Amino acid sequence: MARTTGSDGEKTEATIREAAVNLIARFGYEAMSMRQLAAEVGVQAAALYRYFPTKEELLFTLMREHMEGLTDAWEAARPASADPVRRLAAYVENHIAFHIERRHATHVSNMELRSLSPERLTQILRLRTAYEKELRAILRDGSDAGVFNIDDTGLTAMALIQMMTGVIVWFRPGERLSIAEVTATYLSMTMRLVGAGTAGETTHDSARALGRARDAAAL
Amino acid sequence: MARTTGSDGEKTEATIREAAVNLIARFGYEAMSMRQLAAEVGVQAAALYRYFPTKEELLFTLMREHMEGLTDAWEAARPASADPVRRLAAYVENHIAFHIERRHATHVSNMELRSLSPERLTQILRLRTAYEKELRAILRDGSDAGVFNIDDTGLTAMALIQMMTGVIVWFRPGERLSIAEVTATYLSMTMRLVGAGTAGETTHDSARALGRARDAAAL
DNA sequence: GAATTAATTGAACGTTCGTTTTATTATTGT
DNA sequence: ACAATAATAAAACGAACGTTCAATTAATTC
Repeated sequence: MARTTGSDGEKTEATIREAAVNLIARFGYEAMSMRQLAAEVGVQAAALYRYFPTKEELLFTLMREHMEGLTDAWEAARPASADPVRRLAAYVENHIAFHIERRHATHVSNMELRSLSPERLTQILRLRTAYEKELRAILRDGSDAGVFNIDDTGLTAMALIQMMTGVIVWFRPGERLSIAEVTATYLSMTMRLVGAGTAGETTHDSARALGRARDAAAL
Repeated sequence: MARTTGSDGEKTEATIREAAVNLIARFGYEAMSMRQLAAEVGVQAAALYRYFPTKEELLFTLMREHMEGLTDAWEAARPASADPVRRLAAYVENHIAFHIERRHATHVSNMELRSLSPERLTQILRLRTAYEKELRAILRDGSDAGVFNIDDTGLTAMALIQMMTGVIVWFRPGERLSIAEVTATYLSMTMRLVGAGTAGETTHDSARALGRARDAAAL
């Protein structure tokens, strides 16, 4: 046999991407074989090489598009307001929503960096650093303006990102908590962590968000 | 050749453990070959099998001993006091100190769980869950006693653990911050996160810790 | 409907993997 | 010194790996 009836390059490539993200997230990049991936797609291993020249290039493509997606999502969600509290809230909400919705891809992008060649690793880390820089800027602005109370901006940014991204480790959709509830609670924890609770407005905002979350969960 | 002059089983096993932790942390379990490990130890691959029956058993041993070490460290550090603030402070300090000192082993225990067989995975997760349960109990006690202000105990515990363990991702000994400074800052962030800042005692304690840290860093 | 292009198969290549077996040498106990 | 044992080397095993190549068929173009 050769070309199969109904075969379509675009569809096959999309299927490969999807299957690869799931398999790598579950078994790891090194543990996933090209034959295993091909079987999941419903194709012979050789067919994969029509779409991705090497296994590592496939991994890199998945990672790069995930990171670009994260940056794009933040640029779309970034508020026009200069208020650090509003900006931080938007950052947290966008970060958690994006990562929960793409748990598998996030797992891949975070855990398989060591399988990239040095040049490709640099590219991915550049994207990641640029994204984290946004958070540091928000924290610095808020700290300078006196609305945040932060010991160390860089350290706090790392702590917040680790805390938020950690959601994907334990969160399972449809279990005890809804996405909105998780987001509201993380927002509240974030605001307390950066010392933004004293003004009153923040507490008000996060309480409102929690209220909305509980309402949404009750539907 | 066969047995080499000066060869000693105990020393060889210790060398294997140490080299394995470093190699797995750097390249990943699947990517590290038994030949690569043997070369690092200065021995032939077959010699490894005198100490560990399979590659997976080696991984499991490293993980189990790391988790048992964490539990033991906490039992030694756990304060007699029933005060939730003191207990939480001890938990944070022990957790961060332990993880920073064993960055590579922590990396292995956190990232290579999927390479374990189901039974061995269950064993490791049991140890981990027992350790995390301690934190949840502290948060619950503090919440019940009214000294903490927490939305969701389970969620807060996961957030704190992710935040603290995340230190190993970016911390490099001898760089900008000392271990004591990092610990002090994380302690302060933790107390604010759980809403323990209002009483005054906590602020006082973390300020003292920060002072000690700054002093230590100045040496 | 013939020519061209797109998509895939099946088989094979050389390499590396975890592991086993057997032989050989150093050390220890008597 | 001599037996017993501990520690390693050297070579080999079959299996699986990523990847390539030639052949083959479906879809598209003219």
